Amino acid sequence: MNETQSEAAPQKATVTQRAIERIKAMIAEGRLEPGQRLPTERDLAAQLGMSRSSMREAIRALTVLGVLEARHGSGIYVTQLEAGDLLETFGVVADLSRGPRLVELLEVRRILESTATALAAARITEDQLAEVEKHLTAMNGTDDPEEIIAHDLAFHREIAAAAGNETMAAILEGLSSRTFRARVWRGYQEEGAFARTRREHAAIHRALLAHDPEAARAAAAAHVGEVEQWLRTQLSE
Amino acid sequence: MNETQSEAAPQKATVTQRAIERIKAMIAEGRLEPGQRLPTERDLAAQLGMSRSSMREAIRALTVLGVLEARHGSGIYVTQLEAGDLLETFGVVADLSRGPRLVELLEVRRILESTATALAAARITEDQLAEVEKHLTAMNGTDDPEEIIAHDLAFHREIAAAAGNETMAAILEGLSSRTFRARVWRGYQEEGAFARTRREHAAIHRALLAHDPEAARAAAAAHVGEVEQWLRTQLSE
DNA sequence: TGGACGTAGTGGTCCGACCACCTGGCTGGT
DNA sequence: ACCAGCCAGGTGGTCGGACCACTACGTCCA
Repeated sequence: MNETQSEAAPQKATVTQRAIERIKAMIAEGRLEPGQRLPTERDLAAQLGMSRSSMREAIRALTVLGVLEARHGSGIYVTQLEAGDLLETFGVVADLSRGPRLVELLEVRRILESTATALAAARITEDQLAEVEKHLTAMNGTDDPEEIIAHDLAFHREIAAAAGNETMAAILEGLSSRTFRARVWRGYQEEGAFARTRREHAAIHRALLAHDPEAARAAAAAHVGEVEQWLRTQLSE
Repeated sequence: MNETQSEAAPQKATVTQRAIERIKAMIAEGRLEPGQRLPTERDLAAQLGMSRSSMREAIRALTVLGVLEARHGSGIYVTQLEAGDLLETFGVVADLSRGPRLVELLEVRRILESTATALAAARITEDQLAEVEKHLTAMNGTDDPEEIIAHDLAFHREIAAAAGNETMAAILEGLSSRTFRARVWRGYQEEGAFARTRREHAAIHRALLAHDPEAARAAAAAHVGEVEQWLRTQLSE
């Protein structure tokens, strides 16, 4: 339709790449709202003058990025574009990182997690606090490593949610993806670090209960910092 | 080849999704090293028992995620899997976010940027400091908004690099993507905020020069916080 | 010896067909 | 008049094949 004001470099090498940019632009400009349904693959391909195959690759890419959602038999829709949708790919980074980068990721997590926990201490409600405690006791009441990790994840997730910044919570979620944590914890727990983890979690909970942001920040930073230091020494061997 | 130990839930709905998981797994398990070349699309499709079309969609998705790199006429290669490669998609989040989420993103940036600047104050070398100063003076010596934004970006990028955490630098890079910053600054600068920005940048530079982490942290937090507050009031209207 | 050429092989694009699934309307009964 | 069930059209998902654009590398000629 409006091919008038084409950008400086519209020829993004491949046809598919161009399609990705075009669709992204439509969303950025507000021509496509969250939740809205797109034309069919066949129509979209025709509109941009390309084959359905190339258009499908573009759609698939945007689907993986969490921008679009394809429902078999129904159509293609724009996601709600919430932090969780778009930052899901963040988990891929954690899963594929190793060595020194794992330490860097933990460093980022330490910074964000300590701040999030501090914010949570100031803002957390009674209901949210109860939820946190639920996972805390559940974590201490089992020996199954899988279950412990699951409750540990939920423990920190509830805290991040209570901080009131969905974007931050989504990033932390990615930095704590299941496979990422499982890899690190395998060795960490072998050194009898479980008792220490319990103490650290208790300290965090205490700070939340007292609505003490500074104590919460310190406790969370120490908690993540412990794992970080352990991993650092592991790598230097 | 080894179809023996198939995972618990290998049927990820679509064939393409399965291919994505398989390739990701190969990399995570170390069967594919960074920089290594993959089999051809045709061979890969045959190995996983699917059509080339479906395999291409999987490859395209991983390409967009920064995990793979396709070179026309040559082959498909695993990227170096560095922070910059994988976190490039982070910019998409910033570009497609608006309203309250923009404030959340700035909040995350404030937290990370202040810490990064503090780290930089402690670690920055003479050469890096000279580079920072170069962009600082260049920024103050022009009236072209485009150029100002470019040097502002470079200013913060150099600082993030001096902090010594590539992952953090890559995230901050995404949080400061060109389009993101351009959108916010358009209105911000109209209110004569340029003089204030200059002062804040000077304060950051002074802290770096003095190798004073705490001063650097405060200056950076205030700098980002100003924009954050401005955006917050904009939204409440 | 070295550069130009050519060729085999790779990713990029397109097409057409068919399958799997969802949706909404129609049909038939109550 | 109502509702349950069926059914057909439309949609995304998959497939196979063909051709193009480009690269890499070996070959041949000057």
